[in-house]
Amino acid sequence: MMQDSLLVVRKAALFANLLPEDLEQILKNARVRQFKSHEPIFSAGSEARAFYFLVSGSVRLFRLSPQGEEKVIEVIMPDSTFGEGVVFLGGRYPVHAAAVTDSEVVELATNHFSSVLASNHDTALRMLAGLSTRLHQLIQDVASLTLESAGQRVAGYLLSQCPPGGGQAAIHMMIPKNVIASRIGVKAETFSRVLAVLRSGGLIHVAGNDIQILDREALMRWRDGVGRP
Amino acid sequence: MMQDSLLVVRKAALFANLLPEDLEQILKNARVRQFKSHEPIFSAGSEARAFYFLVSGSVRLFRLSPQGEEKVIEVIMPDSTFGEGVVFLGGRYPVHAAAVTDSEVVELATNHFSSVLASNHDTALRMLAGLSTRLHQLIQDVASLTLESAGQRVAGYLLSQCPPGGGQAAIHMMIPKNVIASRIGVKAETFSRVLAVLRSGGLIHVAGNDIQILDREALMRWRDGVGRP
DNA sequence: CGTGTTGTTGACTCAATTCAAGAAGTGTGG
DNA sequence: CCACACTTCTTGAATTGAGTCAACAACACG
Repeated sequence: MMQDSLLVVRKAALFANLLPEDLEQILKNARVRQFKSHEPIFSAGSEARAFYFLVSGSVRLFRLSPQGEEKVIEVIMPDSTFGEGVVFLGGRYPVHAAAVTDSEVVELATNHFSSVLASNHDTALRMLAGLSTRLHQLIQDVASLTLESAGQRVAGYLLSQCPPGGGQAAIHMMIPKNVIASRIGVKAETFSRVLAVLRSGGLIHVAGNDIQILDREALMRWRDGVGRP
Repeated sequence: MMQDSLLVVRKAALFANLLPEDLEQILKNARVRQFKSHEPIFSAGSEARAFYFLVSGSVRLFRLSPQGEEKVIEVIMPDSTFGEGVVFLGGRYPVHAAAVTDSEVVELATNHFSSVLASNHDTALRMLAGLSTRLHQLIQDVASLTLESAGQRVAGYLLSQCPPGGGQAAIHMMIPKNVIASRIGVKAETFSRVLAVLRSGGLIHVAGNDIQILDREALMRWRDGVGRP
C-alpha cells in the first residue's frame, strides 16, 4: 500500500542512487506522519526503531540537562534525514527530537534499512559521507563553543545563513530566535543584545524575522576581531 | 618490503575481519613513524593523504583559534585509529594532530584504503559504526560544554576515567593536566582549583599524576548537583 | 644545578547569565 | 472587530562563574 508521497525521500542524497527494488523495500515499512509545532518525535535514550526524512516544516534535535535546560544540537530543514546516525550498534537516540513548526516527515523503519545497508555498497558509502560531514560540523561546533565569544558565534551564524556570493544578502529566520540562540550556545537575551549592537553599528537591519546583511565584509571583520574585546 | 611490526594494526576494530589480501594491500603503502613529544603529525586544513593507527604514546587532536588558543577535541590512546573520519569527500583534516608524549604510529595511505573500503562491505560497516560512536561522543561533548559547569565537567571526566565497578578507584593521568583541561573545555588553572576543592572535600586524593577516587557516590552527587550552586 | 616546563594559588576582571519588567506579535472566541 | 490570553522578543540592572594576570612552587632534564 505504498503512497506516491513517500517517493519524496529520493531528494535525500542517501537514497539517490538506490536501486528501485531496494527503495521499494525500504518504503514498504515507511509511513508519512504529521507533527504539530512543539510535538515530540522521539526521545533521547529510547530505542531507535526508525529514522526520518523531513518533508516540510522544521525539527530541532536537542539535549536536556537534569534541570530541564535545553541545548539544541541541530536544526533540521526539509529534504534532509535525521536520526539515521544511530542505526548501528542497536542504537538508542542520543538526542530528543521535536517539531519546531508544523511538520511532515517520512518515518523509515531501521530494521528494513539496515538490511539494505548491509547489501548495498553505495548506500553504505553515502551514509559514511553523511556521517563524516556531521562529524566535521560537530567538531566545528565544539571549537566554536570554546574558542569564540557569544558575539562571534552570532556573527558566524548570520554569515553561515547567507547565500554565498558577495554584497548584501537577506535571510529569513524560519524558526524562533530562542531556538537559534540555543543552537549557537547562547541565551535568547544575549542573542537579542548582539543583534541590537550589530543593528546600531549599521552592519545589519532587522525587521521581524527578516535580517538584511548590509555590510558583509564588516560583519566578517567583526566576527574575527571585535567580538573578542 | 612489509615489516611484521605493521601487523599491530589488527588490534584496531576497523581491520579486525579484513581478508589477508586486503590487509596486505593496505599495509603495502603503510609505514611506521616516530614522533617526539609536541611534534606535529598533521595540520588542520591540509589534504588528508593518510590516516593513522597509534601503536604507543599519545596524541592530541585540536583546533586553534586565530589568536593561537587551543582546544583539544580528542586525546588518542594506543590501539586506536585517528584521522580516518575524513577519508571521504577527498577530505582535508578538520583538526591538527600532534604527539603529546613520544609516540609510534602506523601511517596508512588513504588512497589505498578507500579502494578497499569501496569493495569491502564489512570494513565500510565497521567504519560506519566507528563514526557513529564518535558522533555520539561529540554530541555528548557539545551538551556537556553548554549544560554543565566547569566543576561538573571535571567531576564527569574523573568518573569517566574510572574503571567500571563500585568502590574506590585509582586513575593515572598519562597526559599533562593542561591537555586534559583543554579537552574538557576548562582552563588549566580552573582544573587545578576544582581538584583542590574535591581534595579538601575528601572526595579524592591527588599525588602527582595519580588520583584516588575516595568516594565515588559522593563524586557523582557532586557532579549532578553541587557543581551548579 | 641552573633552565625550562608544568602545576598551584591568589587577587582581580569581565562576558554572559539571571532576574525582572515590559513591548510586540499571534491566535481565539465572543 | 476587539479584548484577552499567550507566546516570543527586547531591554535594563544586578550577579557571578570562570577567565586573566601574576607570582611562585615543584619537577624534569640535560
